[in-house]
Amino acid sequence: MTKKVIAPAADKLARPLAKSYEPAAFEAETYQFWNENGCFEASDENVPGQESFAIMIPPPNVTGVLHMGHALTNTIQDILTRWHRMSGDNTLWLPGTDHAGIATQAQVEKAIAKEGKGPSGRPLTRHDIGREEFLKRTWKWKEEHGTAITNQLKRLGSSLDWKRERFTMDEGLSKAVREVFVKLYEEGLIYRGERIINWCPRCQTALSDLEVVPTDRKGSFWHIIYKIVDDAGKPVKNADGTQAQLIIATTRPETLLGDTAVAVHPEDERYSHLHGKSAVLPLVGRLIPVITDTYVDKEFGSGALKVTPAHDFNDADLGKRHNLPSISVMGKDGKITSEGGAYAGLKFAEAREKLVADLQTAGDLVKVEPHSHKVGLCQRCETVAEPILSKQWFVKIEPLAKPAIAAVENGDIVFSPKSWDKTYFEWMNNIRDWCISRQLWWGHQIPAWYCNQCDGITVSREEPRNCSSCNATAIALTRDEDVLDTWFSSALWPFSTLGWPDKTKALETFYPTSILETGFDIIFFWVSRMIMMGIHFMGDVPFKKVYLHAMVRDEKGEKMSKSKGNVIDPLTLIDQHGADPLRFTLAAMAGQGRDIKLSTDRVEGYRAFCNKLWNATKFLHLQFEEANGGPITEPAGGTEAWLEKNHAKLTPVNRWVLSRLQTVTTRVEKGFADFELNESAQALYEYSWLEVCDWYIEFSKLPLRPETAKPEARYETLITLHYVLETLMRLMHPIMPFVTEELWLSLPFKHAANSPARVRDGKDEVLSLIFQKFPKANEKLRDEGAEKTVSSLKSVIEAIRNFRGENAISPKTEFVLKYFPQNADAESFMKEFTTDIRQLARVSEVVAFEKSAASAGALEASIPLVLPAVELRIGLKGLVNVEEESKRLKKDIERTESDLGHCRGKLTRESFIAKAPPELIAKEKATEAQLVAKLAELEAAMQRLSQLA
RNA sequence: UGGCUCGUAGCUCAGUGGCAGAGCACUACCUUGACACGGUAGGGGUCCCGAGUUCAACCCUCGGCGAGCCAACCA
Repeated sequence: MTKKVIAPAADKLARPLAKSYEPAAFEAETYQFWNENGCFEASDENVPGQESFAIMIPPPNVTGVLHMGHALTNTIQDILTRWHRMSGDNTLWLPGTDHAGIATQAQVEKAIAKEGKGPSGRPLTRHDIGREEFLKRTWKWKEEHGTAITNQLKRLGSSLDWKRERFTMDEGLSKAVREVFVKLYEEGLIYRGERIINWCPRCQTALSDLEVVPTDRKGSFWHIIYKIVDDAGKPVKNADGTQAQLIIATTRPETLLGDTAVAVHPEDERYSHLHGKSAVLPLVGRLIPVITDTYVDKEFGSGALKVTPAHDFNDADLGKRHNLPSISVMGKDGKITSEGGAYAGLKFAEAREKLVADLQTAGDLVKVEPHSHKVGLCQRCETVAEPILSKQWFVKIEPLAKPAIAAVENGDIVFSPKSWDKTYFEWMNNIRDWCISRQLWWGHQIPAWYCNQCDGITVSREEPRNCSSCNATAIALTRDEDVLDTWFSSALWPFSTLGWPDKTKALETFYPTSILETGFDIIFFWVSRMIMMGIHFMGDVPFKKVYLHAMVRDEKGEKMSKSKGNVIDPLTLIDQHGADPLRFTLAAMAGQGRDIKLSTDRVEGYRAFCNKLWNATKFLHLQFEEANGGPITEPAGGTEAWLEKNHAKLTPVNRWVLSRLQTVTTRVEKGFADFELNESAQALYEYSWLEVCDWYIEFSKLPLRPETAKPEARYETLITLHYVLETLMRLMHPIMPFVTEELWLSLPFKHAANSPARVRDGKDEVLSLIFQKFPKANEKLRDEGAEKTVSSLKSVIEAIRNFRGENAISPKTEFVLKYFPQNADAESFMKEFTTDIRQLARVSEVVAFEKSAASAGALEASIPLVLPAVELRIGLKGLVNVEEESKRLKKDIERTESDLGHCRGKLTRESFIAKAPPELIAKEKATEAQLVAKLAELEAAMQRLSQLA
């Protein structure tokens, strides 16, 4: 049987590399090629022995646009995904979007409002067109706008398995939601009850505690008199005979209408004579008890507190403890209810104004102070959210929270950075019941029906035929109008997306998922709820690791927001510089536990890096032929095997670059494994640019240059360069998939590949970097000796360049380099690398000299080196004036003296000699000797110079 | 009021118990046969402050100071 190879179009493969890195020319077509050929697809079953690796995308809002936070999280997830895929795992990264209840509904409502005016004369609202029509419109909106964000993810290069794309309101997920709701209801973990909840008067819906953002607001502090009376309604006197009263300060005077008690601290001696008495509610005249509770802070204000159980969370707790009635005076419509007496029907703000004026008139207002305090705003529309008593659906959270806490405590789930588990525990240990009903239309409608015959509630997976209490027919049943909190469906994401409640193979293969990567701002909203639901319904954690990335901020460290106008748009950056530079930037900055201050300079820098890689590859292409002009053929068994076999015969420079590559490979892999992507990025950057481009390619020009090349050295060098670049492309591919693919495809030696799961599924091989094996360090190619040798070689060249630079000698001016080797090793070293030194240091000749013969009379610069042990000499005549050279020498002497001083400082300290490890002492002693020798030579040189001057 | 981060070159950030690093910016020189999105050389630091541990601290411990985030809040 012949297996087909899927390859990019022939004309693409034949195309020579462009002059420079131009990402716009290939990113889109590359992505399309991968996607069309199923390169992102996971298999439902592992091959025997194969591991599965799964990440569920944190579903972005379906109406959203890609922002830098998305770019970061998806870059990180794609890096991990591509790395695991290349490592042979059955890798699933599952895409999808969230219906985002309030956000999406608001968008559509805005669109409707623009369409015209309703019967009332005001802009059209959803109520004007009705629920059914509204939902139809919203679905249409979703179809039209919902692909924007997914298309943007594609531009980033995200290797998501699009065939498995899900939407939190698609059929399967809706089924999962109903299943969970009904089960929890049957288990008594979902209940309907009248509770105080946060209400947004503008959105006209209940909000969970998390959806309310406490915000500093300037307000006033009204001090109001509450007179005290006894059971008979007679005024209570103080010890001094004056009328007893409590002065109570409030920031929300309109809630006074709903007061059902005043509270003091039981041990507050000022008020002990008032215990058990009553207070007269100003303006209203209602008698309310004076209660005692340790919740009251004696030190704050007057030490007395008014209690409004219907409109304040703390007061609700107080009310419950003391069996106080709750009077709802603030209505859902933003107006005072009929309980508000004379104030009924007024808007909250109007009521406040009138009430304050009336208090003033009645003489019950002592003073008004300016006061700044926190007000809860609706997360979505920034309207002041009011605590209101209301009938809603809740999840009884404690039984779900307990095992979820335990899972993190016992290490089944690990947070990274670790410090976040404290935040998690803090929240989970103080968790309140979760209000899950929302008075919206866009979302999962609650599967509960109310019976008009018996008031019973029927909760059912399907449309019920009869009331579950009185068996009345469906006609008697009315479905709850409300929908569920968006986060309710997101909480099921790790398993609902895999087909639950059906028992699917995908579920078996990929649950629990491997990693959850997300922002720390949704630990409570999402992470904790997935853990609770996962454990409860799957009997196992939804993921083993939680990676929390930093927040992307602007270069000043401020949160990016549209209102501040400081948003850096990832798509603009991709247009300008390509997806890869942006990805590399994000990876390089993905250090843990801090903010990421994104600067476009950095992105530009990594674009230059891409261009550097591009040109390094171009260099290979320009050179890639035999010395006689014939084509280079791939060694049988591949380049790596060939290099291994011929390792001993390779030049030191080739052995050096191969050895360094192994170190880099280890570093990159460790960075990926430890979730320190910045480590991987840095290792790749440094090796590619500072070692391969700056040094190796420069060295390699000698054996490649026709006039200096030997055929064997030429071949060996080209094979090495090919191997180095090919390996680098594989190492870099997870971070920069596009440019590496483009360059890899251009390489002469490449082979189609396939992942194990695809082999099993009988799929064709693909000529692409995406399925190539991620490199493993090859110990046989490590060579410490070569590393030392090349390090010495670099020292010699740098010393000469430094001499040239310090003395401002033009690069065009060549001169003779003389050297005196201190030992035989140094001598053979200098002989071996004469040509390299000549070439890279731009000297005309490299010759040995005998120290005795190097007449003291010569006007020469002296550059003593430690490793290699040689003294370099450069004739100064016609090159530099003596003054300049003595300046350079003086600087070198000073530096050497300082180093020596430092070294001797250590060695003369008795405690150091006594306690430091012997190896270190020996090393310091050796350094001292070297520095002494170097200094002597430098001083001798200075002496010669001054004599001759 | 707690909890968590962070403080290193002008800027953005790496980093290690043993003589402080990168990119950008800056200065000088160079269009050398992959690359000016480039090369070579150079300047630039009390590693926030103070104690302690250690032979040795930028790194570990404690205490300050400063910045940010999260949670709870005084009604």
